This record gives sequence, C-alpha cells and structure tokens, in this order.
Amino acid sequence: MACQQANTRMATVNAVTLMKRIDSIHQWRFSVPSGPGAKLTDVAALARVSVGTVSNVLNRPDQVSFDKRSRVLAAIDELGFVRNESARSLRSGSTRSLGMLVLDVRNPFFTDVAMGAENVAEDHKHSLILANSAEDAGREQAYLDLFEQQRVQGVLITPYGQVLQRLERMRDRGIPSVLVDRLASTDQFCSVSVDDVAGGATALEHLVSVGSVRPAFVGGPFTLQQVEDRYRGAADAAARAGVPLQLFETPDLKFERGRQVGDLMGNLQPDKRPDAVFAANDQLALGLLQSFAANGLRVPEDIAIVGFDDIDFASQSSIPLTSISQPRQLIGERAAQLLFDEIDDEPGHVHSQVVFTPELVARQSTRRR
Amino acid sequence: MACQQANTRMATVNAVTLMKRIDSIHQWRFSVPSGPGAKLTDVAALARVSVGTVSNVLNRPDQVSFDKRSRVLAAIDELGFVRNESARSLRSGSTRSLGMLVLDVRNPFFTDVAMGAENVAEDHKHSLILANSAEDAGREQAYLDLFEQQRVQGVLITPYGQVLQRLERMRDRGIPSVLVDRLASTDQFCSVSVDDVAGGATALEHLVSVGSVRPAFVGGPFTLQQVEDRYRGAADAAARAGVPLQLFETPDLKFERGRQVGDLMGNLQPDKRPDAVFAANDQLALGLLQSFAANGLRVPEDIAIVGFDDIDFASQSSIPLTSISQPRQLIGERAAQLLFDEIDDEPGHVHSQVVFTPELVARQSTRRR
DNA sequence: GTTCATGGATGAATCGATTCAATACAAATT
DNA sequence: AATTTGTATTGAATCGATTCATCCATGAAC
Repeated sequence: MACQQANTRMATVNAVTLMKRIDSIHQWRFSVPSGPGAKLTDVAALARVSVGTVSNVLNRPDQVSFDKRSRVLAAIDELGFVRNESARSLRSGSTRSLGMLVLDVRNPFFTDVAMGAENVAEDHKHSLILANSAEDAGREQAYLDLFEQQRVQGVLITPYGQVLQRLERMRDRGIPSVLVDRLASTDQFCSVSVDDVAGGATALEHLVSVGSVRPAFVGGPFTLQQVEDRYRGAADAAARAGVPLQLFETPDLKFERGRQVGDLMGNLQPDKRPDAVFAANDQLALGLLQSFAANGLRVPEDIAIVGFDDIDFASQSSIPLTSISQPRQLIGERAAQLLFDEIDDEPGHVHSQVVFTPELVARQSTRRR
Repeated sequence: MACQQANTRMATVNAVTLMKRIDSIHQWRFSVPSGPGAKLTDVAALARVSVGTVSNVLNRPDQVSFDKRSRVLAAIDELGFVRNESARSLRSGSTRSLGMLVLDVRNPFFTDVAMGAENVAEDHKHSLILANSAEDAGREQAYLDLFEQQRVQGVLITPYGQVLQRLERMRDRGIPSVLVDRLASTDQFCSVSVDDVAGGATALEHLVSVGSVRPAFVGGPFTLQQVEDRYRGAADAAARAGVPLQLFETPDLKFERGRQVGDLMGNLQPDKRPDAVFAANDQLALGLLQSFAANGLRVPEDIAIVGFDDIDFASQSSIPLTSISQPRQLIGERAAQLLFDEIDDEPGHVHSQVVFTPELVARQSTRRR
C-alpha cells in the first residue's frame, strides 16, 4: 500500500523531471536560456546515459567509452550545464579550496606570498580563498569560522591573535594549517618563515662594510617578533664589528614614522648624527629617505640607508634603496606545498619548519662613499 | 515485498545514525574530539529537539523559545558543531558569496577597490572571493567558471578579454555582474568607473597653470581605454589652452618604461625637452622621477611631473608626486552596492553607470617654479 | 464549551552531485 | 563450450543542511 504510493510518486517525479528537460531544451532552442540551469540528470537524460556515466565523464573521463563521452559532452554543451560545486563537495566530502589569511592584503609582501601559494594550489586544482584579517583578532576569528564552514582543505595563516589552540583543534578535525612568515613555536605545525636575525646581521654588516661607524636601527614595536629579531641580529653584528648601534624605537612601521624619525635625525649635530640607518622595513626606510631629501641630507654620502623586505618601490625610489630581500613568492609556494603534504597525509608526515635566509640587495642608498 | 525491504533498510539506517551519535558524544566526553565533526542531527539529538528547531536557531533564532534555543546553543557549543556551508547552500539555493575578478592583485588600486567591496559585502553577511585574472584571458575564463560552479550571488569584474556575452548569459541564469573601472558600453550592466577624460584634462590644466608651455604625455598602449581617455582629455585641454602636447607612447605602463622614457628625455636639448610630463599612471611617473634624479634633472624646476592613480607611493617618493586620485575604496563600495541592488532584485532595477570624477592632489613634483 | 487564532515545534522530503555494489557484455583463457 | 577476467555502465543510496506542510498547545473570542 504505502509501497504502491511510493512508486506512484516516483513516477510522478520522473515525469516532472522529463518535462523540465524538454522544457529547457525548448527554451534553449527557441529563446534565451534562463532560470535555474540544467542539472546533471538533465544532461544524463539528453545524452541517454545514466547519471553515473555523466559523473564519470566529469571526474574520470578516461573510464568512459568514446561514444558516450562525446554524447555527454555534447549534452553538457547544449544545455550549458555547470556543475554545482556545493553538491559536489557535500557528497564527496572534499572541497577543492584552501583558505589563506593574511595580516594586510594591501601589503605587497602578502600579495606576493599569496600568488606563490595560488600557483601551487592551481597545480593541485585547488582554488585559494584569500582573506584579510587586517590585524584584527575579531576578523581573524570570523574568517577562520568561515573557512571551517566552507570546509576548506587547509589554511595558510599569518596569525595575529591567539589562534594556535584553535588551529590545533581544526587540525584534529581534519583542517590542517601552515604558519606563514612565523616560526612555529611548537612542533604542532609546519611553518615557513625567514631568518630575521640573520637578515638583521646581514644588513648591519653591510653598513659597516661600506664604512659606517655610527649606525642606527629604526623600528618598533619590539613586541613584533620580526622587529625584535631584526634588531637582535643587527645588535649582535654591531657588537662583533666593534661599533655601537643607536636605537630609534617607533610605535609602528609606517612611512609616516620614518619621516618623523628622519626629521629628528636631521636636527642632530652632524657629528652626533648616525652615518647609516638600518630600517626595520622598507616603508620606514622610504620615510627616512623622503625626510633626508627634504632636509638636504645626501644619501648615501651623508647617511646611508638599508631597508627590509625589498618591496617593488625600494628599487623604484629616486635613490634606489638597498634592502634585505625575502623570497616572497617562494615562501608562498613552499607553504602551500607543505600544506598539501599534510592534506594528502603521506602518513609519515612530520611537521617541518622551513626557514629561508633573506638576501641583501645592494643599491645606491648604501653605495660606498 | 520490496516495500518491506525498504522499511527494513530504513530502520537499519536509523540505528546506524544513532550509534554514530552516541559514539561522537562519547569521544567528546572522554577524549580529544576528532574525525568528522558533529552534524546538525547530532545537535538536535543532544538538545532533545527536532532538526527543524536547530535550523531555526541557526537562521531565525527569534522564532524559537528561550528554553529550546539555549539548549540548542549549549549543544552546539558542547559538540563544537560547525554548519556545513555546502549543505546549506545546496538546499537553500543561495551561497553567501560574491566573486571579484581583478586584473592584478598586486596593484594597490585593485586591493583598495576590493577592500571597499568587501566592507559592503560584509554588511550583507556575504564574503568576497577575490581572484586575479592577471591580464590573462584564459585565467579570466577559468575564474568565471569557478564562480559559476560555486554559484556566487554576483560578480564584480574588471574585464580583460571578451567576456561581455558570457556575463550576459550568466546574468540571465541568475548571476548578475557589475563592471568595475570600466564604463559599460551597453546598458546591459551596471558599471562603476572614473572619468578618465576629465582626469586627463585636470592633469594637463594643472601643468599649464604651474607654467608649463611644452607639456608631454607619456603612456600606452592606446588600446587600453584608460590610456586613450586620459590622453584625449589632456590633448583637448592642451588645445584649449593653446599649447602643444608632445606624445611619448609606451608599450605598457610599468616603472621600467618610465625610466627608459626619462632617459630619452634627459638626452634631449634643454629647449626641446618637455618642461612637464603627464604620465598615464604613477608607476610610469616614478620611473621618470628616478631617471631624472639620476640624470641630474631637477623636479619640478627643470621638469614637472603629474601621475595618475595616487597610489601610496606617489606621496612617499623622495619628491612627493602630484597625481590624479581616484576614490578607490568608494568605487568598490558603490560597485558592491549596485550588485546587491540587482541581486535583491528590487524589481524595477535599472542598470546604472556610476562615473566618479577623479581629483588632483598637488604635491611637490609640480610646485610652481 | 466550542471554535479560532497563533506562535512553536516537528520531521519527511528535498537540493544536485558522487559513490559503489551490482550488472552487462566482450574478450581472453581453459 | 564453459569459465574467467576485465571494462563499461547503471541507479539507488547518500552527503548535511533547509523547507514547509502539519501538528500541538495555549489562550482569546464567542
């Protein structure tokens, strides 16, 4: 009884589906195709094959005979079928996407890293969802929520707030992450970072090698690990070289701060004034440069400058800026590779910390006097 | 017979579901929660309510009594339930996302526009998927495919290749789009753009007003509508002012080209050399600036420069650069608003073309001599 | 005491793909 | 001729949420 009813209903459903198909073909032929697009069953009906075969054409085309495959492809084309990704990933249990959460999309450093990651993701037929925490713990959490809801396969993140615990929980539930531009403090994660201490040392050694005897460090806040490390590297190198290192601490790393510090230095007695500056990033360095230009200090003759990051504009400044260059794209690529390693779960996956050593790019701002 | 079998199978399924539920609670209580997360039915069971109620708590919390609502929320918390967005949007037929396709994520112009759009999207509880066509027609198509598969609610796009027809088709199937930084040539789309002709005119009038009598335009290729328009605006303004306008055409708008053109100008006789340059964008302008600095030409004394876009680095150059500023963030916001208008289909939606007039930001590079 | 209205709650049906056990069929082997 | 092997194909069950027709309980109105 109930059974009969079920059968009846089934027949009804089929009839409706068929109608819809004919209808949609009709529309396509004679007018503008519109409304909700065709679905897989429509394609199957038009190509006179089963839904399983259509799915195979989409996912394992080489397992389908030439005849049916081409019929299916023709039907797909005819109907303008576009597979519904929500349905795909609901059933298959796997989205084809990674989430990436950076501190500032407007910072070219991160967009470069993202491009590197995107390239690798593309090779794996995944897409990269790029999000911007904008150095805001709330947004950071919100985007992690989003990533979890979207069931991304993995996350690339430059953490801002306290998220490590959460990331561990996510990993335990099947969403691994890789820390970018941060050395993992635990062995719970892979990370890709840059040896800022070495970078700081390189910068300062370079200044000494071009003749500086009164170098200074400009940067802050020291709560940023990067700043701390770069300073420490520079301080150690200064000690080794037997020169003092003056410190100008700033509340942030923005251009404006650089200009302010520059103005400050410009007002010092020439013999008190540093003869070279190592700025914790290029923004600061450009600020210094602008200030010096405005105050009639010559770079590098009166004062040399080295920055950090080697952003495009370092080389594009009127006086091209010496800087410490990080392999940005490579960082992104490597991070994505590590992430895929963990996703594909080569069972013996061990978390590894990749540390790149940044390189000096010498330009006019530190030319030997 | 078959009917009986069906019933039996159903019972089996229920038993399995129950087992799984108990199992997952068990795991939570006594060990690390892991494996596939809890689902909505688990929450319903733990809170002793129906699945419909849980769904209501998630989507229409005010329609649920306080008692059950808090039980559900407690269960969600206890199980660490995260709603599966694929399932949500499959059933509801609507994703909560927009796609945005730009020509170059590394260009601060586009990241600013994107941030504006993102803010509006956030207000509408949507997320913005940012993709980079990188001025590659293939990638552009591929990302549009992706957007269609993901069933985004709408698309913000700065078209590169021939995509208008495709966008029309998408719109007819329920995915509208808004053109960004492009004036829609048809009335089929909304668009948000900037009046480049006016911008070009402004730039040239400014140069004349600070005393230029031999201005030049640098930029290309003229197949880019932007370049064409900026040049035309400048040329018209020059004609009106009764000064000639020299043209230096470039194959692209990159920094390096600016430097090359700058070197070229540096080699001209001082009385043949332009006394002011309008560069089609800031990258070119910075290239010119660097070249002039290297060749000992003083800016603005020997030659004034005005750029276009007012990127951050325009003001951060050693000699701060006068530029034509576009309301980038506003462009993104407005575009997203128009898109939501069309998505929410206020039935009388008419496509509108928003055109912002760019503004001159005068800085040192055009200071009156 | 009965009817009606209403806000809350329920749960089977549903969205559109993929999966996989079952089957059909051809070719190879015994 | 019978059996095995292997490949191509099928279609019902499934993923995890939302939807919505239905039901329930409570109180107001008659």
